[in-house]
Amino acid sequence: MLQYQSEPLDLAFQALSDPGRRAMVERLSFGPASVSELAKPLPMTLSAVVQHLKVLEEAGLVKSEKVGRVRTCTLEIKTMTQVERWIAERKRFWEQQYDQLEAYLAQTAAEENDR
Amino acid sequence: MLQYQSEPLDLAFQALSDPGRRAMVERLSFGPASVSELAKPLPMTLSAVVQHLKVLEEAGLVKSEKVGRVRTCTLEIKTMTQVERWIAERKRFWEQQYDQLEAYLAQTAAEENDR
DNA sequence: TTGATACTGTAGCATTCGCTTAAGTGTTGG
DNA sequence: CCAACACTTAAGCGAATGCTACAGTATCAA
Repeated sequence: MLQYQSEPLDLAFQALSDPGRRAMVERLSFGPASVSELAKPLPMTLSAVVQHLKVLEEAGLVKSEKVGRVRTCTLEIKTMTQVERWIAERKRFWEQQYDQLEAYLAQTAAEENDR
Repeated sequence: MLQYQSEPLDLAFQALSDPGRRAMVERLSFGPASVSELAKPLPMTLSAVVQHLKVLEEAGLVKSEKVGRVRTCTLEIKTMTQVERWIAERKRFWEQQYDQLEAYLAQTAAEENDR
């Protein structure tokens, strides 16, 4: 199916849904790394890692630059933060519900005492 | 390829990568809803919505219970929190890097002043 | 210059995804 | 009872995904 416009969050969540790609992000959260450094712990060919890297770059989660024959990758904090913010925003509302539940329980308890 | 065990985060991120499913989660963050209530704003058949719901349930993001002919869905806060926590954990490390950069710049500026 | 290194790019393939259509099942209001 | 309602289930299809294998290209070290 043809995708008209993939919103940033679609791409970011999709990119983070693969354990290999999350492993790469975890590694990059400690600092920049080369492609083969990212590939070393992963049970797949270098080719596959490069393809995962492309997914991460297109999602805006990683940037990379080639110097000589080495491509150095770094985490794009801005996009990671946007993902975090989407969840935090939902949290704001479900916590509000929780507060209402708490208030209701407190109210019920108070009425219980009145009798 | 056969997947041996899909870790919870795989399923959660994968489930959240679809804009329709995120819309459903957004709706549920305000409180419980029936299947057709979730379907109403979405440009797809009820059948498709039910399939999306199944993905969300298998990811542990939503729970639902059927009473009479109505299935009522609620958000599973625990799983949402786990996703948030994974990002927060990465953040802990990239922010550490940022602190180091700040310290370095402060150091450089100090040396600049010394000359 | 030559061999190793560090990728890069493409073709192919099995699987999964997101959707629709179509044909159900179980509830409920009148 | 029976029609409307709220799903439920399965088949099928085109597109996307995650790999591997294989054949490059560019850089560096000796």
